[in-house]
Amino acid sequence: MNDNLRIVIIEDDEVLRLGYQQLLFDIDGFSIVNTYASFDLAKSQLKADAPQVILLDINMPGTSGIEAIPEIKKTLPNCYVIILTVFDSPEVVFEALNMGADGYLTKNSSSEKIVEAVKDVCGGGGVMSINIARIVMSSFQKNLNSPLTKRETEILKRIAAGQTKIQIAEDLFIDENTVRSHVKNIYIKLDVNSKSEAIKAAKNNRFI
Amino acid sequence: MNDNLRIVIIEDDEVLRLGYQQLLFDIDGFSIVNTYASFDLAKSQLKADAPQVILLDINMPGTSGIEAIPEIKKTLPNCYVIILTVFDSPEVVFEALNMGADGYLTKNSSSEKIVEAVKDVCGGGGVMSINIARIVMSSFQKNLNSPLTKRETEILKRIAAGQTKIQIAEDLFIDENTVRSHVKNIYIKLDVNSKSEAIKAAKNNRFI
DNA sequence: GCTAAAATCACCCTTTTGGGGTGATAAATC
DNA sequence: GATTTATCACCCCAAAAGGGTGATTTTAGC
Repeated sequence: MNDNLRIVIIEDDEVLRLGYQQLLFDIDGFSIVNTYASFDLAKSQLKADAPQVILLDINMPGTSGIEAIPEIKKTLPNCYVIILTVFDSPEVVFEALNMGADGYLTKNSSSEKIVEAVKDVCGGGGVMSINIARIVMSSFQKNLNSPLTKRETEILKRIAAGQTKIQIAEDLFIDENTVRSHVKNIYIKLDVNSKSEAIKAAKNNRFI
Repeated sequence: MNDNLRIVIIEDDEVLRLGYQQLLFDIDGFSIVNTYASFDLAKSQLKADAPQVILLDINMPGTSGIEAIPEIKKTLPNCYVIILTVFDSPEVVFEALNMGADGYLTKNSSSEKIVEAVKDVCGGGGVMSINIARIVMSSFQKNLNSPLTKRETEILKRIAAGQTKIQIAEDLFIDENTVRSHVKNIYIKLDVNSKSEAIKAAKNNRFI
């Protein structure tokens, strides 16, 4: 028994799995307690392994990495999960972050970056590689070419927040008819004819 | 005239301004075309300076860095803006990213990180330092102690997307009454009695 | 295997909201 | 000076929301 950082690797590609293992094995203070080819294989062992950090692939046979995250967190509430994957579509990244991943690295990350990430994450930090940061950031960037005016955008935001026209009118100190009028214009501009379509269109195009 | 990367620094603290200038001045391929103590001072010169990258402080006398971003983007649509600041509240980060910032670094970033960031951002990417990533990521973390069941969460998500109960029922292949029933339970659990309150409560607590 | 929670569906009821149509006016912006 | 934006008024009706009550069937936890 020592004070080494207990690490588990879950990755279906054997070459990568061995590669990561070797990489981290050489690091002072790290202990690779186990490696698995899938979460389904790891599942029953995790409690005994008691890792402090898990390196997790997304794309695996059986339970996906995304689905695995909440299960891991349930079993080991204090374990940090770092996603290591080639896939980096915005949806997957957000799903992973939503599920509680503590870090997100792409597989082209350098050895030093991975080691650094493991250390950082235990310091209570989040880590993400540059292309992931790019994805996250671009998702925040509003579309600057929105056809909607400021007022229309404001109103659509509130509609998306579930407010009724009356509530919106009260909040903005304008008449309900004014809101109604704005909504009509929004629908025309977005070429839709219902609330849900408008919200969808606006979110897809980052108008709100 | 050479092919160097044209950089402008806008930072009110003289020591930091000179520090950054010196740091980047020594880098091969970088040209510091100008430095300013505020955006208001820089404003009229920017077009002539024609920088490809601007290092921008948030907290400045006069126009804030946040307000400056859209103005910069308007004047120089192809110029990358990297925020360099000590302040890193989530609101400020989101505001900056929303305004179109291409990068966000905190001032404790190492020299190498800053240089790396300037290079990376010109590769079309976003850059953010680790503590910013942390903030961004934590804002994505769902509350794992949600009182809502999976189904309820699914339905509340769809309500927040503006779907009606009927649409939700169709999408989930269940009866409208079932949706209604779930909604009632959601309202009870969240202690609300309307759609907008439910969405608000759920978003505040990151249940969805 | 038992029990509690979750998910499913069926009715009742009334009020609110949504969306379509038409038109007008002041203010801001270009 | 013309266009856009923001404001408000009135018509209509179908759709949706929300409240109440109760029941059945899976699922999941112990």
